[in-house]
Amino acid sequence: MAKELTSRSENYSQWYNDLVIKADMAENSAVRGCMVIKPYGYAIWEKMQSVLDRMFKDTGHVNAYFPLFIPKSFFSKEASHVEGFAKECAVVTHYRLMTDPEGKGVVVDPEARLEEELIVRPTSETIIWNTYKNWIQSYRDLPIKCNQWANVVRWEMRTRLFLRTAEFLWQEGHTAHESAREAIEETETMLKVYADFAENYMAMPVVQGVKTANERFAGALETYTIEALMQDGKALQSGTSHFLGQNFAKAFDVTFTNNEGKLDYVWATSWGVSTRLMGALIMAHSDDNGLVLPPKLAPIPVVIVPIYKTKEELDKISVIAKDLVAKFKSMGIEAKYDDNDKKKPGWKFAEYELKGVPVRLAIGPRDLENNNAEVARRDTLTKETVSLDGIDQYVVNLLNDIQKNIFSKALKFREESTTRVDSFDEFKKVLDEKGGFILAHWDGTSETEEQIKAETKATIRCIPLNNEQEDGKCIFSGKPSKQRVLFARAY
RNA sequence: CGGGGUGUAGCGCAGUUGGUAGCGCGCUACGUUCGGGACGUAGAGGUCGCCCGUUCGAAUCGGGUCACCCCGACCA
Repeated sequence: MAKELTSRSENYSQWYNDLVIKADMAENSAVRGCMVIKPYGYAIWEKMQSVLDRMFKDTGHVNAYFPLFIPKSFFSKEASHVEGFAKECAVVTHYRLMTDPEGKGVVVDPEARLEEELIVRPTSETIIWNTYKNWIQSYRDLPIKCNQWANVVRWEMRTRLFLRTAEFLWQEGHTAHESAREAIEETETMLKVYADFAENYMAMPVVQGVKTANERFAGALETYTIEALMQDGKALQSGTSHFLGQNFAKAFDVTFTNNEGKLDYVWATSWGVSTRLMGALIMAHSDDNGLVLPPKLAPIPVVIVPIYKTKEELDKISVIAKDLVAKFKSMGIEAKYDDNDKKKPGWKFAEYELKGVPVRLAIGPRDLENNNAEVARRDTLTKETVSLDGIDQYVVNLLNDIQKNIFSKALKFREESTTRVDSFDEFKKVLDEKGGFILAHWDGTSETEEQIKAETKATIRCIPLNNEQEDGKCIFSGKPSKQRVLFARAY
């Protein structure tokens, strides 16, 4: 009997301890704050990766790979960037070990000290711009639109499974442009790509917007973000796209000759999403029975479970099941036929629910007689009996329905969890009693934002794009305001 | 780095006033089962995180140390 699962009521660790680890997604590693992603969890990441990679290519990007190690001196070139990252870097100081002359084991060879320390990349702006310097001379060399799939390390004081691990997998796009306008366009395009991915693949509604100065990426002029709401009422920054201006070009002296023959600094963007998206996916949709995966990202969209007593029954079912698997395959759906003899049907049902498999077909003796299958859907946990004739098309339609249903469920939840408030008392009350997003007026100053954060732990998640303009008064200072911004307590 | 908590079988946990370790799940074998995580019988599995101390005797008491988790500061 599975341990009773708790979900949206508790804190995030409950989600992971009860749902994720049991669902074979990840477990703690031997290394501080790092994460082991087991095969099933990694299969989800691979799905995400392949969709995103396609989207990047469709928007004119190419993949490249840059070094893991960054010379320390690179970091001192962009002042605000180093301030943002210096406190959380892993530093390589030596390149050799030796047997301990004093005893057992190995020690760092003091003779093998590096002349210049190497930083394990926390993000790759510096090493990439150091490289771009050599790639760019003329406006004819622009734009450069590279993406890198890589791991990065940030030595956070406190880590959280999936949401903030010391090492994480991500993609980082780095582009170079001849004009500010073109770079801003790129920044916005990539934000749209992320929003599209979140909503149409992850089935997770997001608010697109720009960050306030306080929350901006270290070294950026503008940070765009997609913000999602988790079922426990906390917000999660799920992807960011930065307009870097000419900051990195100036820091790394990357200039080009424009078509008027004049020298100018290159304009830059960077954008990234990480394995944090897996955390978002889990916390946005899971229920007390385990994961709920959107069909478009489920490693196993359809599973077929045979129910039988005898070898003869199994053989008959297998013929039908294998035929179905082939039919699904021809329609682009990877169905799994689980004829594992060592597990019983009830066990399999529970297991695939835990793993979030969207559609489960069960075929038993009863179905053999009537030419049926039992079709169960994960999102609603409902079952019905369907004729085997045309079941392939039925399942295709069902998968589409599930994809849509998961999204609308999450959207409905977000709408119900978004509150407009006009006073600070109300603001605090909603935060404590209801959680979720809060739309409120803000006077636009960092001081107010910081004080609200200090008193309530809520931050401005973003200023939504195409935000409705409306006269009002800042809930904290009472000063005039032109628009409401999006507040929430966040991960 | 501050505050709190936990380290005992693969996992989750119990362990009384100190007396030499147990439960559930899982695992192995056999049988009956198989349409919602089956049941019976018989088994296997632990230097009680590590070190030092107190004691005739320590999972239990004292000191230290390490690791992990939670709450803060920091952050994708």
